[in-house]
Amino acid sequence: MEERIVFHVDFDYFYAQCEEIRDSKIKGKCVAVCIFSDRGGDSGAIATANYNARKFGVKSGIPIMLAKNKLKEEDAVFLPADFDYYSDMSSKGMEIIEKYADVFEYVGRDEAYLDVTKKTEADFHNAEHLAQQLKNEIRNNLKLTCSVGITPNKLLSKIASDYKKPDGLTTVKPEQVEEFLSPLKIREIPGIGKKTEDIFTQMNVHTIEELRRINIFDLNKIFGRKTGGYIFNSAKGIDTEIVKERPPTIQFSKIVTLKKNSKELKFLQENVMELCVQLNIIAIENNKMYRSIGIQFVNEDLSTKTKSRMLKNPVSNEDQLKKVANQLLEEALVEQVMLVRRIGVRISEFSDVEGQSSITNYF
DNA sequence: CCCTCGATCAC
DNA sequence: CCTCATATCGAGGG
Repeated sequence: MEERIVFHVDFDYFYAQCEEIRDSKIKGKCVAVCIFSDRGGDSGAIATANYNARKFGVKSGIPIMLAKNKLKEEDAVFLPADFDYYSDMSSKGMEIIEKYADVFEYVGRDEAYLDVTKKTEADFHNAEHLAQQLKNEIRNNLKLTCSVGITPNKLLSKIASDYKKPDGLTTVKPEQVEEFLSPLKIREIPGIGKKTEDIFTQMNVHTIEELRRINIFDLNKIFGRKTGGYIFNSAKGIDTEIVKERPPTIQFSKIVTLKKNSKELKFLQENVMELCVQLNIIAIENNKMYRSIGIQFVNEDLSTKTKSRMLKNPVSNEDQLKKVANQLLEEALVEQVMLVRRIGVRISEFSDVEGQSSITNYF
């Protein structure tokens, strides 16, 4: 049997909505959830904003300073992100959602895919009913609203859940796929971001209908075989990816914004060492050994430099991590001309630690 | 085939 | 004015 019914469930303006739920007094105001960097003051970025704030151009990713400026005339609150609280809300929500699925795929704190083909007997009418029940249960239990896309695949459901927000429910049946996609901006396709959009703008391609007219050879030439094929199929609403449990994470990383821009070895070392400590703890908590270690610079101008090294054998050891990270740091600094704004460390190429006790004890 | 690195996306 | 974390792709060099 070919035909599937897939949900994409997306909690609306999630972090900001969580804050509204915690303190209903701020509902009706502009709410911006902030990630403050270690620089102090208002250095940092907006994680999420509610719809009141979005009306004034405040959205995720923009600098906090800029957001404050945009909202200076408004009744606005700027709250520090409280990820523990959001994770807790997320767990409670996911626990409810999961029950509605034949197959459940957790994507992130605020989104999930559900294959509901069996549950709905592949009937879209049944599916809409099921989705409404899901939304009701989430709202009644958590006071949380979400938007749902109901379509034959993950790609379309992701686009559909975004189509009407907040508190939306959008169904696209197989025979409606073309008319649904045609007028949409290409940016609506997940994976098409700013850069890709710019390229298409130069080619005078703005809507998905226009995108559909580009042949696959040209797409492959511009974007490579994989991405070209992905864009080509996406324009037609074709996506064969199945809903399945996510495989475990394959890398961990930590990055900080430095107190001051610098390229001084000693100062950068101190920061890298601290990141190593934290990362190794994460590795141990997850029972992982790692074989690849990398560092990352984000320069003054926000350009990025990475340097990584594969080890002979996997390790899970703080001193080893520090030693290699430090080597990489020294090597990277040799050719470094710009000052560094942010610095990060990454571990990957995991293997599982067997047994109860940490293997580090044996070295 | 394996490794390194930059780029892109998007949370 | 610019957070933080992860995944993926493609190029280039062994």
